[in-house]
This record gives sequence, structure tokens and C-alpha cells, in this order.
Amino acid sequence: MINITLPDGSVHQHESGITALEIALGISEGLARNVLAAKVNDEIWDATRPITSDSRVKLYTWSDTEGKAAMWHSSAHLMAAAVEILYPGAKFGIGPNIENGFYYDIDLGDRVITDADFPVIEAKMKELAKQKLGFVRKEVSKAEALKHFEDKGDEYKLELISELEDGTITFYQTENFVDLCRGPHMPNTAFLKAFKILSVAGAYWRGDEKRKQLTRLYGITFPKAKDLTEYLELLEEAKKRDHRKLGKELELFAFSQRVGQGLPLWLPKGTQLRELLENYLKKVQRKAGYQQVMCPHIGNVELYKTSGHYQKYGEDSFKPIQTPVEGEEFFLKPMNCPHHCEIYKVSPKSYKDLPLRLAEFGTVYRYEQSGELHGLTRVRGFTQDDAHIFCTPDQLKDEFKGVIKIVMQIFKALDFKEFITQISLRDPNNKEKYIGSDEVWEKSERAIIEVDQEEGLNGVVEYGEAAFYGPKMDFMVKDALGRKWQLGTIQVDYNLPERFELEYVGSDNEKHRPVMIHRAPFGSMERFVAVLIEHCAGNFPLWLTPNQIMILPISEKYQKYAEKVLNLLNNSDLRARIDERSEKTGRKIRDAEMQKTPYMLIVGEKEELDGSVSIRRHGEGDLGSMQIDEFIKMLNNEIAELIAE
RNA sequence: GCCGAUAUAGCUCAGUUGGUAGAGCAGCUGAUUUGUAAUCAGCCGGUCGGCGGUUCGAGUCCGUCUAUCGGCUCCA
Repeated sequence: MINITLPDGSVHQHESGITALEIALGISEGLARNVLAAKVNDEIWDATRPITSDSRVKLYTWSDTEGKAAMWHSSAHLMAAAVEILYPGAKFGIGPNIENGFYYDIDLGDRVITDADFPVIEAKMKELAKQKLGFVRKEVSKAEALKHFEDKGDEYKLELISELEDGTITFYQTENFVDLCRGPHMPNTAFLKAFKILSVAGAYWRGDEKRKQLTRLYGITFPKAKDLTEYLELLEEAKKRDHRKLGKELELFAFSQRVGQGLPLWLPKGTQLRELLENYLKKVQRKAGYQQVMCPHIGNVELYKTSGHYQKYGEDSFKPIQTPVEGEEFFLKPMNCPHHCEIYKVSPKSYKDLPLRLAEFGTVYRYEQSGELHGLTRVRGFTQDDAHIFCTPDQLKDEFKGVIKIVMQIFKALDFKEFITQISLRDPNNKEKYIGSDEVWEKSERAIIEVDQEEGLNGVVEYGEAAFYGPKMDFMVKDALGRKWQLGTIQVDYNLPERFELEYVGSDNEKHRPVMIHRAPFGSMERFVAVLIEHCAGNFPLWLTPNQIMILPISEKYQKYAEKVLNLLNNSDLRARIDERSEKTGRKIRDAEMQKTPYMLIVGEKEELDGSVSIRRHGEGDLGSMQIDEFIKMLNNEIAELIAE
């Protein structure tokens, strides 16, 4: 007999060899039908795996992340089983569950799968699932495992097995499909009711672009058809927030094939939005002791040789441009830091000059591979809200914290509540990718980790994500479809000051080397605007909306009064326009609503007589009427609250 | 860059087995002078992404280039 402890603390005696599924059955049949996996002590197990010693057991169902994981992982096997039947000779790479669904990487030889094949695969999956197939676990020796896949001729599995230790290898079998797999899996396939192959894509074997590209099939499954419908509707909703769609509809930005890919054109409304953001940040920075500077868009190749960027990125940059007579070489500016270092060097510095905070909305140009470009989030020409802080080593942590404060202030003003703080350190196994000594790197990384702890940010450490010259703290936000984008970044750099031989004279009258902080709270204006659009679905905070108010005269007779209202609003720094078309009020309202204009002011005879406006708020409807000055006061209060510090 | 898909009017989209392009919205003109999500009528608008090929004939089939979309790789 063994003792099983359930999460509520109750202890039950069972025969050795009992399974989590059987324990569930002892509680209720309904529960047993829904158990997908179980936590046995600290490991996640198949619910059908015999438990042979005293254990703590927690059951997982569809409502648990772990339950979904087991189900989607099992679904990946099911999909592979279907593919193996439909396309004999297919070889398999890896097939994990992901945040929403699962994928499998498959080598189909010369066969090409397109979305036309999806229904066939879905149908086969459904057919198999109905048969209530199990996922049979089997422990195998390394020799057995290798023999199995040698016989099958699957070099991908052989490679994976060769890296495993004998005695730790397990197979799972579903019908005829046998897979190398650690598990856990759901008890059987009958729980799966809805199947969707979402997309097909190429993916390099083991993420290495020098190796073969396999076909990756993405899919998702659900226990009810209704869940799938809801999920697909959610995806449709997300697409409506897509900044590329809204940017077009709201006339914020555009691209032109003739101008070139990845080179955004900012339209008047988008430019206005961007300038409002810039002015806001400039004001915040001015208060925080920053000074604005400006630099040209090109720089001599020597500048980037000094900084080390040439050696690191020279081959992957836009080719240098040359002067026709002298043959001098210039790079399009890919970053602002080297220029700012040269600004630092213009005059000798004393410790009394530090910290020196140089800020620039610097437009930079980077060669990005064509397949990587994406709306405004990944472009070839963009403007960083850049600044470089030159300080003494003693000042580093306080300066770093000062930057965090600015980032948080911005996120708060724009209502970004959900973001991930990431501590990007270098890859300890791949140090040659980075410049600078171990000592300097350790010092920088320690500083960031300490700041993270002292500020209670709970940053997630990611190795191999550092810049080549120093570690970073990055702030990541998700787009409408859940893809993560880096916005704000703060980087510690001991290397550039070294390479540029930056110095200051300390109170000891000796020369010292300053430390540098690179930072961009927005990241880039392009990416920030993109994520902002998706975040608020185009309903910008009032202070940022290009056109805050649309005045809608009932007819031409009230044009004069509308103009009077417009003047009053403009004089109070509110951005308003008049819809002068000879359309019905219903039509004007509809168009203003579609443009997501926050306030609509309807003016007619009644309003003209008593100096009021009839107010309609976007998405809310009629708010009744108000005196003009009262309305102005209300809006100014609303704006002041939004950007309060 | 790689794998797959897509490209028709300013926008959203139709266009059968190859037979000389169509709708709605937008725009322009006129009428209408309007009270909380689409007033009516007329008109304008297209090298069917570019180039090349097959064919008596190509928006439709083939090749190639460009751009876009979904991934992979990359991201100073």
C-alpha cells in the first residue's frame, strides 16, 4: 500500500501501481473524464502512469496550463500520426506544445504542403481521435531507440537520441506512430473534438540556418467545437487591432514600393501623433536633466571602426557611400552612440560635468533581411528616442534607476500595464560574440541585476540576448497577436568609453574613465507607435489623438457658430475640426465614430442660442449638452489627469 | 536571406473550363439644409504589381523580378 497526498492535504491509501486517472475516478467520474495529466511529487506525469511509492498528486484538466500543455503535446503526436499515414516516408523533427497550440517539424522530401492540404490532415486527425487511441509509454535503451529510428530511416530522431543518456529514453506510441518523447501525454485521444491546422512555414532544423529547412505545421485543438470557434473569433478580433490595418484606416503612415521596403512614410496625422509623443518625452527628459543634441545621418567609416560596429556588422550593413573624388567612405548612421561619444570629447570633462545626459531623436538606418520586415515594428529606417548618459562608476546605479523611472512614467501615462522586464545577459558559452573583458562584463551584469532587485522589477534573465558591447534591461510588450516586441531598453556599457578613450578628471586630479548608459524608453518611435496602436485599438489617449474633437453643424446655417466654437477650442490648445459637408447629422456622426474621434460636438439652433455644445463621446454616445467653457475645462482636466506625473 | 502563400480602381473585394474587366465605399458634379452610426442622382476612375514566354487570343497558364502576408533565421 502507498500513501497519496492530494492538494487539499488529505492522505489516501492505495495499492501500489495506482494511476492518477484511477485516483480521479475515485473522486468522481466527471473528473476522471477530464483529467489530462498529473503532477506526481514535482514531475508532470501521464495520468495513466502507475504510481509505486508514497506521493503527492495533483490532477490537471483543460483549465490548467499543464493540462493544455499535455493535450496540445499529444495533439502534435496525433497530427504527426495523421501526416505519417497521409504522406508515407515523412521524417519527423520535433513537435512541442506552444502557448496556443502546437507544431511539428516534418521533412516531407519533395512534397509540398499548402493550406489546401489542411482539411485533409484535420479530417484524418479527427478520424484517429475518435478511435480513442492511447499514448503508450515505453522505456527503451539507447541501443533500442537508435535501432528503431535507423530501421525507419529518420536521421532527425537519431540525432536527438545520440545526445541523450542511456536509461532516460522513452517512446510513446499512438496507433502506428512511435515517437521519441519525454511525455507527458493525455490518457487518450477521445477528449479531442475540434481540430485546426493554422499555418505552414519553413523552419530550420534545430534553429540553425545552415541546416536543412523542415516544414513546420502549426495547429491547435480543443475539447469542444465551440472553443475552437471562439478562438478563431479571438484571432479575427486581434486582426482588427493590427497596426498595419489601423495605420491605413486612420491615415497615420504608409509604405511605397517605389520608396522601398521597410521605409515608412509618416502621414500628417501620424506625424502629429509622433510629435506629441516626442514633445512629451522631451519635457520629461528636460526635467530629468537631459540636453538635446543633433547629429548628421552619415558618419565616416573610421568612426564605426573605432566603436567596433564595423567589425561586428560591417558585412550586414547597407554598403558605405563614397565621395566621388576622394573616395572617402561613409556609413548611413546605424546608431547614435559613436556620435555622442565624439560630442563628449569636444571638451575636457571634470567629474563636476557628470552625469552628462545627451539625448537625440536620432534617425538610423539598418539593413534588415527582407523577410524580417514587419509593419512599423521592424523597419530599415527608424528614429530612436536615444540618449547616452556618461557618468562616474559611483553614479551608475542611480542613473540607471533614473532611467527606469522615466520608462515607468511613460508606461503609466500610456496605460501599458502588462510588460515583461527582461535582463539580457551575454551567452556564457559564446563569449567571442562580444567585445570587452570578462571583468567589465561581470561588473555591468552585476549592476543590472542589483538594480533589478533593488527596484523589485522581477526581471527575467535571458542569456545570449545582450548587445555585443554590454548587457541590457529590456521592456517587452505583446502585439495584438501575442507576438513580443522589445520597446524600452537600458544598456550598461564600459566598452565604448574605452574604445573612444573618454576621460574625466576626478576630484583626485587624476584621469578616469566614465561609464556609459545607452537608453531608449520608447525603443523607436516606429515600434512604439505600432504597439500603442494595437494596445488601444486606435483609440488613443485624448492627449495623443490627432483630431480630438469634430464639430458637426446641423446645417450650413450654423457654420458661423461652429467656427466660433472651433476658435475657442483652438485657443485652449485643443485640436478640433469642423465637418462642413452638407450631410445629415447621422452621417457625420458615423464618419467621426469610424475615425475614432474622441468627442463630437453637435451644434444647431438650440446650442447657438444658449452658447452650448451637444456632446457625444466616441463609443459611448450622447452625453447631453454643456456650456463651451465648461466643456473646455472638462477636457483639459481629462488631459491633465492622463499625463499627470 | 530561407520555406509557403498572395498581388484586379484610392479602399474592401467579385471575375466560370484562356475569348478585350465588374460591384460597394471613397472622389467629383448637382439636388437636398438635414438633431446623435450611411440622403438621392449623375459622372470620373484600371498598363489586372513589373518584365518575358506559351497561345489566333492571357487578369486567367509558365518563368522571372518587385512588394506584401504567415513562419524560420537575424535584430548594434
